[in-house]
Amino acid sequence: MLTMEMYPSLALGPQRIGDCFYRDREPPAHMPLFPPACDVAPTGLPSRMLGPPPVPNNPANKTQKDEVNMELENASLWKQFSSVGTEMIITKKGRRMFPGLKLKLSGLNPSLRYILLLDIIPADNSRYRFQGGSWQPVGKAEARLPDRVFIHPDSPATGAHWQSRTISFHYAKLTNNTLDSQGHIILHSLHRYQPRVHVIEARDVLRWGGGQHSFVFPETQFITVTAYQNNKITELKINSNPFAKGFREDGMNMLNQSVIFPHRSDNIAESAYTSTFPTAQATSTSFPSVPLPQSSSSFSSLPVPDSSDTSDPQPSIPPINYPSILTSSPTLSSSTTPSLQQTSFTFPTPPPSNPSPELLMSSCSPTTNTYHTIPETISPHTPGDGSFPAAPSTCQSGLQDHISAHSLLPQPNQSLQDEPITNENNSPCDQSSAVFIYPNTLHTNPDPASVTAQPLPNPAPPPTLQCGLTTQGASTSFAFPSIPPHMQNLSFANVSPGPAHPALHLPNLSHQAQAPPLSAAFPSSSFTHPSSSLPHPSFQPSSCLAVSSTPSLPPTAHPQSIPNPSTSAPTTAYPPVEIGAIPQFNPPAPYRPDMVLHHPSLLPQLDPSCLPSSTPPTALYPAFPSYPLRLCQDPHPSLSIPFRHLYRQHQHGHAHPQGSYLDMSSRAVF
DNA sequence: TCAACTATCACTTTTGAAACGG
DNA sequence: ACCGTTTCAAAAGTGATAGTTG
Repeated sequence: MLTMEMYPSLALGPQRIGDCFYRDREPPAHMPLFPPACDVAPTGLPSRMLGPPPVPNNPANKTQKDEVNMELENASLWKQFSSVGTEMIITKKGRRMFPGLKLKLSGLNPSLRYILLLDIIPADNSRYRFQGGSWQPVGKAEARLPDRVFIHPDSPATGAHWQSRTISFHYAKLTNNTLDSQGHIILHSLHRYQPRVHVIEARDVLRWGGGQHSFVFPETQFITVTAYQNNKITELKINSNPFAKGFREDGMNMLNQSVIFPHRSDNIAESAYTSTFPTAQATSTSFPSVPLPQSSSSFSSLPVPDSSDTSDPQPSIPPINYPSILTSSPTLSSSTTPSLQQTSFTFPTPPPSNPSPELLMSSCSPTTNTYHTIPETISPHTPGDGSFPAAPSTCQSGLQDHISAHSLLPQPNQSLQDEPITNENNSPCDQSSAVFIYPNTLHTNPDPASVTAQPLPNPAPPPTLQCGLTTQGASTSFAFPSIPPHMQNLSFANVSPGPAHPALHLPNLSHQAQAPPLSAAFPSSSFTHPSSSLPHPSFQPSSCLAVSSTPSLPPTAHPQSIPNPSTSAPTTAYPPVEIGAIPQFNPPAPYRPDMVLHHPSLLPQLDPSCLPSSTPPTALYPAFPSYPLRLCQDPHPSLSIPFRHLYRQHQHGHAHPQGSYLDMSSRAVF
């Protein structure tokens, strides 16, 4: 079966159907939707963090790590919902998100593999109730539930793979069932959440690290409900979601179209509110992840959000009056800029003596390890350059076929069903977020033009690979019960937790490097962050710097790297922000991370002197607390990590068809 | 009593296998 | 036998609604 998934180069690029959604519509101006949830944010987040990046004198010094961008492709749809107050249904059996997260990535090394993760963290510490037409905080949030991370089913895939298509997380499901065994993301009802997307360089499944880029799109915040509270949201969902066509008054036509959507001629939600919202500028803004010269193509050619757009964010639809939790939160004028989370999530690297060269690939961590790209068989799933060695021939098992078959399956992210089809207007979906004012940051955020359009400084030295762990000594053993089948030839690095990570329970997996990668399929599952009564690690502003964890790459480290056309595309892309960069002004319910892949306290301190003097802003998105990405689970502690997936494979036989989850809890999933 | 939750319904889209023809 | 297209039924997703729960 020849598919574009296998050969992304056959894709139509930016003109693919999925890429065309809503490009003919401008995002509406926005009124504050959610309560500014963090008053202390401005103070908690170092202002230098948002400072404009220094303009490199020598463009040649720019490395790819400086260009990782993520664009919320259906940002305008999200903004429509956000302008009303996005509600997400959660059910016991799990409910998909609508709108879904449709993303475009650029700036990745085409030859390196990356894992994409989705997690959803509490946006604040309040429970909400819909009263008087608006959401009001009515009390303290429930204890935090086990955090699960949804692994994009394509993971790991090459940068070329991710960049060649729209990345959709529509398979992720939300549930309020705390005993969920399906690997869905467990959330509390009537709480406000913020999705995050993490791009993790993965040399192999057990050897993550080398770089992590986390992206937060504030407009994707939502309040979980078991039944819609706001009629406007219901209306929007019905008009936007193809599955809800049956509830439209006249089939494919919009409900109350003549009133609310006078210009609509189809069922595209994206255009639903165009008549009610001011039209945004057609141009979009790109926000590179890390230091990029202002003169770079991805930047200079991109218009800075017009301040006028932010001056009149009043939507036609009366905004919901959210309590002003974040009255002093910084204003983000160009709000689709994701809160940048970091890039400093690293893992221990294998010792130089790692005898498994076939597992190695181009590395970007010159200071800690060197990976070599070797010729290999190109996996159908990781098309492109063949930088990723296929499982050695010595690794023959009955599961091999399973893996291959899986790799040949059409990738789920090709499904676009969760988003309405674009209307007859074929103009590109407006990716611009320039006019979007994120509610939570509306008031005091610095000028987006100076904030988001400026690359963040990267004064941090090449990070050493480390396993970020909490200092609480929580259990840190973890497994990957739900690794997609094509991830099986990945192995853990020889983890050698140091004294700083006493709880790390990773066995020395160097033998994996010596032995062929296991090819057994990983049953999809989820990693769950176990709920805990222990307090959440306090946020440490010092670690909230936009420091890229992506190791510096020597120019030769990416022999196959190619220019990424998307970097110059006028789209709304955002630089990654450091995980934990968001101040924890409103401490969330306590939890006990079993393993913290990234922890602020472990991040290199940012030397203020390295920051540009012109650094203006104080914070981008202070609206939610810092939640490090935590990966951990050990459903079968008796098995060494490399074999647990075999155990699970034997039990279940098939990977979860809708993606994989990292379940940090002790519960077995799938 | 009421807010929140759950199961069920009708309707829709999606998906994949089977049928068909070249 | 192979390949591509079409057809169709099952699976899955959707909001609405009535009933249940605490």
